[in-house]
Amino acid sequence: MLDKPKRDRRAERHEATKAEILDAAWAQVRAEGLAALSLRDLARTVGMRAPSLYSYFESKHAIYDAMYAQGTQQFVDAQRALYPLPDEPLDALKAGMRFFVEFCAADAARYQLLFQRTIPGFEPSAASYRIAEESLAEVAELLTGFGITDPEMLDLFTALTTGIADQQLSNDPGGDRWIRLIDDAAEMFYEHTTRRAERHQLGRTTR
Amino acid sequence: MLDKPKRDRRAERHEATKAEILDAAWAQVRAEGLAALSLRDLARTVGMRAPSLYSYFESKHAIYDAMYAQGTQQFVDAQRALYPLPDEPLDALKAGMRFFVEFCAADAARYQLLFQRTIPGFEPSAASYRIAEESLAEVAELLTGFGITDPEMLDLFTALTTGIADQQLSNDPGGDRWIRLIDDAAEMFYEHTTRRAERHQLGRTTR
DNA sequence: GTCTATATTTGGATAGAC
DNA sequence: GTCTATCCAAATATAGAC
Repeated sequence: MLDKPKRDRRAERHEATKAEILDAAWAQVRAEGLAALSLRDLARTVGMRAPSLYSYFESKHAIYDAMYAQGTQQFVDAQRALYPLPDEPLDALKAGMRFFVEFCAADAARYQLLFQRTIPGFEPSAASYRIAEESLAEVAELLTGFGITDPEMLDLFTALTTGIADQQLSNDPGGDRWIRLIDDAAEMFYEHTTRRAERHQLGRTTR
Repeated sequence: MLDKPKRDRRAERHEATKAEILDAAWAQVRAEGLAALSLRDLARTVGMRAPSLYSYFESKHAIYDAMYAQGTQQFVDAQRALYPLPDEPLDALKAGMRFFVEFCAADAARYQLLFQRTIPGFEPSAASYRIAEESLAEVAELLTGFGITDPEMLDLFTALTTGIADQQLSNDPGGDRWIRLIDDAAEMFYEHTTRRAERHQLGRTTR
């Protein structure tokens, strides 16, 4: 029988190289645009020729998919760092919005890959997509915890939040022109939903 | 002296062919994605070979630029059709939001070209860009007419509106899941800004 | 104005030697 | 695992005949 070592040094090295390739890929899309990822250039950056990349990823889409998985993982991790949330619902809402907008604003290429899907023909693998879905479901739970249960209000909230992120990225990249509006936007939304809920409550009791 | 005809039939035909090419280009980007415009395919569609396109447009970017100009013109025209606006500010606000969201939702490729700029290396020509800027300035005037003069409120309004358009296009293309929220969103924004203005008014008089 | 022919570049991907 | 060599396809663009 062969002695099986506890660590597979070859596998470790393989994973390390994959990570290195992905790092270089992120750098390239940040510099040249998400759609401008080129296997030739990518290989050169990490000191290889293009065909060697195929020892690590079976296709260009597989690289995008791995990047997508990394991005969603970063989202999940950053989201976890949000807790514990402030007790005050409004403060928690502000924190949630701020988290999302700043996460988006921090990396335009990542935002495009995760939330905009402008790569022709790219669909994240089912496994990657599921993680992203679960993570967004957590946002819904967050709102539910504040008594915001109306699905339309959830849609309104996502529209408001992505709108701020989108305008920040499109019209003031690197700045804070829309980030500064987050607290005000959260107050606007919160007041609206609570008023709405009261109205509905009232409508029910008077009937 | 040569007799100069009043109409230049050759020029007319040239413009007609240009228009035909642009129509085919729109069809192609709607079907395949904005970035997937191919001169070969485009030429085939209009019954030419690729090099013949260069008699009408000096480059691929020139085609994108002409499309950009058409898109902004469509925006301006549609905007003009909005008038006269309802007297009631809230109703006018709703009409303005609805106009913008529906204009965006009507054509994802156009939205991407005009407002998202995902074509690597493409910048609209100065002339085209100026038209777009003027048109958006009109939106600002619209709000100013309602007493919404705070530039931050204008930014909040654009964020809310583009957010609705973006979510509609990203998550329910062809549907109306976010379009249905427009009136509610306008009310939310309107109440927020009027309350805010009152507060500021109050703060000034009590000082 | 349109064509053929071609230049040139670039892209992703594969075969097979080492 | 990495390389060279190559394939294949597609892209934009130009030259020059007709």
